[in-house]
Amino acid sequence: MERVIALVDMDCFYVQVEQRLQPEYKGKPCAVVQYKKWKGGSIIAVGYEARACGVNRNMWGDEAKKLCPDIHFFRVPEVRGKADLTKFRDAGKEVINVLSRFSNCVERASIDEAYIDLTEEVKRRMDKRAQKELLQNTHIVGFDKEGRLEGLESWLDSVYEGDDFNNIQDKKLAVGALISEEMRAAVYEETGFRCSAGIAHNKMLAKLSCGINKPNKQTVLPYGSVQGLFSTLPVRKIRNLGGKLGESLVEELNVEFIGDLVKFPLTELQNNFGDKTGEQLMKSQWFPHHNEKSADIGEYEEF
DNA sequence: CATGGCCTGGAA
DNA sequence: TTCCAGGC
Ligand SMILES: Nc1ccn([C@H]2C[C@H](O)[C@@H](COP(=O)(O)OP(=O)(O)OP(=O)(O)O)O2)c(=O)n1
Ligand SMILES: [Mg+2]
Ligand SMILES: [Mg+2]
Repeated sequence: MERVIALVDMDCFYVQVEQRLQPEYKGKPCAVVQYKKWKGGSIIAVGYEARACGVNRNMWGDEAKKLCPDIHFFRVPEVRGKADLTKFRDAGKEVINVLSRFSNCVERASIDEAYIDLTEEVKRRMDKRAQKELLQNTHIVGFDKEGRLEGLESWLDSVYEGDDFNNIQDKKLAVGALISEEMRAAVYEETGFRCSAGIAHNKMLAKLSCGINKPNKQTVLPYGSVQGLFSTLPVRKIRNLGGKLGESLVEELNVEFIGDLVKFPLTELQNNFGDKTGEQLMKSQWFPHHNEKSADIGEYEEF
């Protein structure tokens, strides 16, 4: 009996926080910088209009200005020479407060994202079919080749066709997506911030799918689409494999994609990367920190 | 100085 | 407890 987990991540969060304070900059290319003296300051967040010009984090303010002459920089306030992030933290709490109404199991994962265990709420709402009209911002991994709506329709139709185990799990995701649309609408209504979400059966997959359609969209990752996705997904895209460990996996095992890991027996993974790490790799249990207040600790088989 | 500041989890 | 890896 699979859980339904949503990961909500705010879009260009610090930029949105500043734009809410100064709405005249909404819709314009913006970035947030700290310390203006050296090369125009370092950029820590970039709005989507500025990303379209090629501006990214890890760029100096002066470089960004070359790519995007109209860009507006919001400056992080400094207190005794240090950047003061208080207003962003407070804004993050506002979002958590809204999300907390939708589940008693919400896990703050960073300043701008949280995992929400929707399993219980989904159970209560399984009697109603998820309608595509209520999933206007939802994409389904593996079903969007001919367009978002076409894919959504054909997925919903096939999911509600039968009642075997996989159909039932997918129905849970569909209902989870419905709740997630409501959650994201509530966040926007009550805070003015836009966000994206991923809906899947565990935290790692929810986090992964959230990033597939950004900004202001949400993405469902059914189990049936995981193999296809993993078969071309670079190892470093999985949370916690973005650094040296991921690099060493690629080199020592001569693999490129996360799906290639299924070929290796547990003992080989453990010999190369240690007992604990090998086991985590095997189970793909690369969940971020899970704390006590979260029931979101669990295994899932395969992969 | 030249991303920086800050957070969490696991190993040492 | 401190240090390092990984991440926002
Ligand atoms: N190296 C980093 C990464 C992020 N942040 C801050 C600024 C971001 O606004 C916020 C959230 O980080 P995200 O990775 O979620 O990025 P954004 O929210 O800015 O953009 P996206 O729309 O891609 O989520 O954390 C930071 O200070 N330093
Ligand atoms: Mg974000
Ligand atoms: Mg984030």
